[in-house]
Amino acid sequence: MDSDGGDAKLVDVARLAGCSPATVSRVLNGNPTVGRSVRDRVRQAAAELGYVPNGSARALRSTRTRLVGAIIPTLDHAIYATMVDGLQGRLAEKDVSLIINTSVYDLDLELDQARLLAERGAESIVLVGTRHKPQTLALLEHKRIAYVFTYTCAPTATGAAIGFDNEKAGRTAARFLIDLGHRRLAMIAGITQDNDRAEGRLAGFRDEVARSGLDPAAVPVIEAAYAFGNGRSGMRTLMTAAEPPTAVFCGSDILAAGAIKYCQEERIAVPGDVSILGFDNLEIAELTVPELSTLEVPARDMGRHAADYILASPLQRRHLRQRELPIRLIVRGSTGPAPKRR
Amino acid sequence: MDSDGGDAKLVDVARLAGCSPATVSRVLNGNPTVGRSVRDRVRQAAAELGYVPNGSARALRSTRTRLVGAIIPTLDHAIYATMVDGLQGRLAEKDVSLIINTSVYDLDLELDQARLLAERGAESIVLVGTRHKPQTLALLEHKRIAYVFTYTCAPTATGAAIGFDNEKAGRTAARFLIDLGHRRLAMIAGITQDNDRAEGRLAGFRDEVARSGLDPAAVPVIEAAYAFGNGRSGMRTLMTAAEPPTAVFCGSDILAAGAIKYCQEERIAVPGDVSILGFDNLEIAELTVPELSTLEVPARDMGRHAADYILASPLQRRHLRQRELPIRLIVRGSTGPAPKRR
DNA sequence: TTGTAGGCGTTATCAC
DNA sequence: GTGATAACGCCTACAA
Repeated sequence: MDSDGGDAKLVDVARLAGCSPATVSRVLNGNPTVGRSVRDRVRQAAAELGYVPNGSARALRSTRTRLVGAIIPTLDHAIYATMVDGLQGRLAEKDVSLIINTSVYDLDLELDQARLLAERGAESIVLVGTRHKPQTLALLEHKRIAYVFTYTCAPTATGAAIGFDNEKAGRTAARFLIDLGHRRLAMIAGITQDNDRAEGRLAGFRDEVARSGLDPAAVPVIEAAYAFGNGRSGMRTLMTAAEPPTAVFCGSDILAAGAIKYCQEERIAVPGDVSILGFDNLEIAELTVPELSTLEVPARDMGRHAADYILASPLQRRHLRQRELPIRLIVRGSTGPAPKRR
Repeated sequence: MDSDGGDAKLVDVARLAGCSPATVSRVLNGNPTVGRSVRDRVRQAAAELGYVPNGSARALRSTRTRLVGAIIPTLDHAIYATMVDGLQGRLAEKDVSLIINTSVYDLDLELDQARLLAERGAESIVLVGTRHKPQTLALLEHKRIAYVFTYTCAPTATGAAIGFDNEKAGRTAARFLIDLGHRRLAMIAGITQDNDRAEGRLAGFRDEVARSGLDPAAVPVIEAAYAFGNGRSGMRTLMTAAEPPTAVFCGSDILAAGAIKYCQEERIAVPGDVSILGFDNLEIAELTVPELSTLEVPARDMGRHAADYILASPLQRRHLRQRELPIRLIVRGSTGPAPKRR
């Protein structure tokens, strides 16, 4: 708190407390073998000098950085932002800092970022999905950095996975719509290239369609980046076709909201003429008119569980390596029985 | 790339390349005084060993960490997530890493986080708003860590500020509604305690009301955390009062969306019976029915400009220290002329 | 153009 | 219980 120099170091604290640097270090690290009176003097001295430990030096010497990295596609999508919020919150409780990087769905960029995180000494890294450059994972293995996949539940030999089964989710969506009597289905999916989550949902959806005796090839699929406007234009494409669908599954609530918007503008009744099913259960799902039926993704929980895995001891980790969180179907107003054939 | 040991160090690279550690260091740091052939050999050797520099050692020796911190209230609100996305994106271009912390609007927690960031060696810190514990700023000054306020444009003696004028925004909102003929105004504001942004908007709103000859004390104000449900319940409180307002300014689009939802449920016409004005211009502003009139906050730009400030040289910084970004009024369907008095 | 040597601030391993 | 002392991996004068 003084206005002296810039930064006091361990030695300065030692000098002021009248003891050796080693002892100061011990006090600061909670080593219980230090006498009460010395400990108090050290604490006092540290406070007086406004001493702040030098993390770099500490990390260099102890090889523990208490630093974790996360590489996510973007923070501009609530589903990732919320996951990170949960992750960071849990890590912060243990004084572990989180460096975050956005890859914009670019796997090459992701590799660069992983390298930088390795350089910074990240002890664990949180990744999204299973699809990554082999070199990225090789790097992490090589540097013995623990990694966790989220939004998926298929771990690799050395990595962990905390999330849900995207294929199963896709199947659940199809099943739900088919059970409502729909036969002309369609999907507005995310971009599936380099994105195993979007791909999984689509695959599961098609799979269940086929299992029901329908022709998956006859299911129109539009791929588009997760943006409101894309949901709207995607829906236009679908609904202006010769045989418009009676039910549309969207790979994200954002797309679904755009789809609903289009219907509203065109006075297409939802769910009277067409049912719309979303994915994520974002806050916006309650904002649309009608409210959006959707599949709930446990974003925050994924972040928290990922943090738990990271904070766990190597032994505990074995049990936490794979975790499939439930996805819930939430039925609101945007889905209903298939309209009677005209 | 080899399966050897764990991590090669500078010396190992030097040995393999047949030169001294100093030369390797020079190559890695882009020092041009190294001969082409040696440089190539070093690069080759580094790649072969899968060498990754140790950031801690580097930071310790050079006192440059290339680390920046950000402390924001939460990532669960798009307005902050987007700002951080912009900030991170710009910093990453220069290989600067961002550690993020969420304070949940708690200034004590913020101080702890600032301390941890100082320990980690953050060279700059991005904060939200002007209201902070004196100790927080004292710490940053003491450790000579540059800091930037966002969402405000009033810098301190040594800090920078990049954002907009919340009071002016509040005045703009009031002016707009009054000009539409409204006389019975109300506001659903964010929690103003420890939040200068929410407070500023409210103060500006009241100020303009008074300036127009209306009684600011007669303007009902409800404070609530930024959540959809709070907008709804706040609106209920306002509209079930003896003299319901004909125009409501909400401190965030989230609150406004909830307010619109309430009206829709109660068949209160928007803007026929009551106009609703939001704040932020989130994506959801286009989702409500009717679409939301709102004040646009340049979230992403704030992040980017903050990054520019941080990346600038001390000289350039002088010119970037204060930056007031424009807030735009976006008129959509949720606002209209005041209804005729019955 | 390249090599040598010392130290950045801390912690771990010894002694006492 | 506490104090010397030697690294941790890298950068940077300075020397050659």
